[in-house]
Amino acid sequence: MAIDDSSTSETGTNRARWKQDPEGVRADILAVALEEFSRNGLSGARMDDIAAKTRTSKRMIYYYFGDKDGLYRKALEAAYKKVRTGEEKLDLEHLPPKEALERLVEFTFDHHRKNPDFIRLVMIENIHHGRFLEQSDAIKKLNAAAISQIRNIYDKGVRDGVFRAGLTPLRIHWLISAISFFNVSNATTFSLLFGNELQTEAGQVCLSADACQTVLKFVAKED
Amino acid sequence: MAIDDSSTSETGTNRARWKQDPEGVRADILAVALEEFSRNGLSGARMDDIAAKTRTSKRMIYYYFGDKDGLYRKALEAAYKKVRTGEEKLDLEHLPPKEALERLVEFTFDHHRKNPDFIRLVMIENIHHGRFLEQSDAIKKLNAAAISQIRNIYDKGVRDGVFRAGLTPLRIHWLISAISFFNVSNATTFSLLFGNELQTEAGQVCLSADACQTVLKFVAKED
DNA sequence: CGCAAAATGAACCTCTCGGTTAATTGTGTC
DNA sequence: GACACAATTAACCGAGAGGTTCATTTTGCG
Repeated sequence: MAIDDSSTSETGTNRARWKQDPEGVRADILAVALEEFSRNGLSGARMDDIAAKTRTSKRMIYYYFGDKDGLYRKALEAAYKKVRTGEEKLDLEHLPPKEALERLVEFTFDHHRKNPDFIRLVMIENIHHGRFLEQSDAIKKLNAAAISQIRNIYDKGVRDGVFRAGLTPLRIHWLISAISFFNVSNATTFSLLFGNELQTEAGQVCLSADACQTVLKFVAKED
Repeated sequence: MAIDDSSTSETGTNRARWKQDPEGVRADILAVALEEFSRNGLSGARMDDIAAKTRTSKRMIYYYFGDKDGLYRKALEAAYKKVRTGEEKLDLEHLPPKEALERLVEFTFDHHRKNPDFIRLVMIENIHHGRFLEQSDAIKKLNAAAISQIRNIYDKGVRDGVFRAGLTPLRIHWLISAISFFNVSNATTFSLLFGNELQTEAGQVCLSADACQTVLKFVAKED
C-alpha cells in the first residue's frame, strides 16, 4: 500500500462515498426479505434464497439481524412503516363528512391493492397468531391514528345529521378494512372458484365503487 | 338382523370391527393434518408432529397419502367438503327476499366463525397462490351452488321491487364473503392493533348485525 | 502509521425434517 | 393350514436449511 491517493482528507461524515455501506446493505436485505417472506411465508422462505437475491452475503444477514425470526420481525416492521407513512398524505378534515368518508374508502381500497406484499405479510402474521406483531410496540402506535381519523369524520357527520348515531369508529374501520383487505388477500382462491371477472381492471373499478356505496349506506342516516 | 359378534362370514363389509381399520386411520390422519396445517401453515407443519398426534405412525401417512403435498391436498379437500355439506341445510327459497338474504348473511357469518380451521386453510392456500385448490376440480364444483342460491334470492327481490337492479350475484356473494371471512382471518392482528372488543361475544353479535345491515342496505332499493 | 472496531467473504457445521427400507403382523380366500 | 395381499412397525437416511467460525478488509481516530 505505497500509493496513498487519499487527497479526500475532508473530515466530513460523508458516508455516502464509502465503499462500505451498512445502511444500504441493511435496506437491501430488508427489501429482499419482505419479498421472500411475502411470497413464501415465514417457514417457507429460505435464508439462502434471500441471501442470493441480496447484493451481499448470508453472513451479513446474520450479522445485522441475528436470526431468521429477527429478520422477519424487522421486515414486518419496515412493511408497516412504509404502508402507514404512505397513508398520511390524505387530509380529509376539510371535506364534508360524506365526501371525506368516500374518499377514505376509495383510498384504502386502492392502497391495499397497491401493496399486496404488505397484505400477504399480515396474512402470514395472522397464520402465526400475531406472534411477531405482538412483540412490536412500534407498530401498534401507528394504528391509533387510523381510528381517530374516522372518529373525526363520523362525529362531524352525526352532528351534521348525515350519518346515523350509534355506530363506533372501530366498526366503521373494521368494515372498510374487511372489504379492502379481502379483495387482495383472497383474490387467488376467489378467482379460482368463481372466475376472475372481479379481478380485471373493470371488475376492480366496480368493486371500488361498491365498497364506497357499501360503507356510505351503512353509516347513512335513514330517513 | 343376526347378532354379529362372531359371524363375520358376511364378506368383509363390516370393517369397523376389524382390528385393522384403514378407513379410520385415514380419517384420523386427515383430522390431525387439518389441524396441524391450519395451525402452522404448509411448510410450517411438521410431518413428525402430525404423526405423533395420530393414533398411527409416520409411515402410514406416506402409505396412504404419498407425500406432504398429497396429505395437504387431501386435507384441503376434506375441509371443503365438510364445510360445504354443513351449508346445505338452509332452505331459503320459500322466504321473502329480504329475510332470505338476511338469514344467509347471518348464517355465513356464523358459519365462518365456527370453522376457523377451514378459514385458515383458505388463507394458507392464498399464500401459496392457490397451487393446490387449482388442482382440485372436486372443490370447484361445490361453489357454483352458492352463487345460484344468491341469484334466486336477488332476482326475486328485484321482481318484488325490494332490491335495486344492476347488481350481480357474484358481487353480493363477494361482499358477504369479505365480511364473514375477514372477521375470522384477521381477528388476531385486528385485536392486537385495535383491542379485542369486537372479538368478545357481544362484539361478535354486534358485527353479525352490522353484516346483515351492510348487505341489506347495499342491495336495498333506494327510494 | 498503528491500532481498534466495524464490515465482509468463503467455507464449514450440525441438526432438522421429509421421505424410505426392510421386515412383521393381520385378514380374507381356497 | 397355506397363500396372497393389505396394513403396520421401527429403524434409518440424506439433502437441505439455519446458523457459525475464522480470517480479512475497510474505516475512524490518535
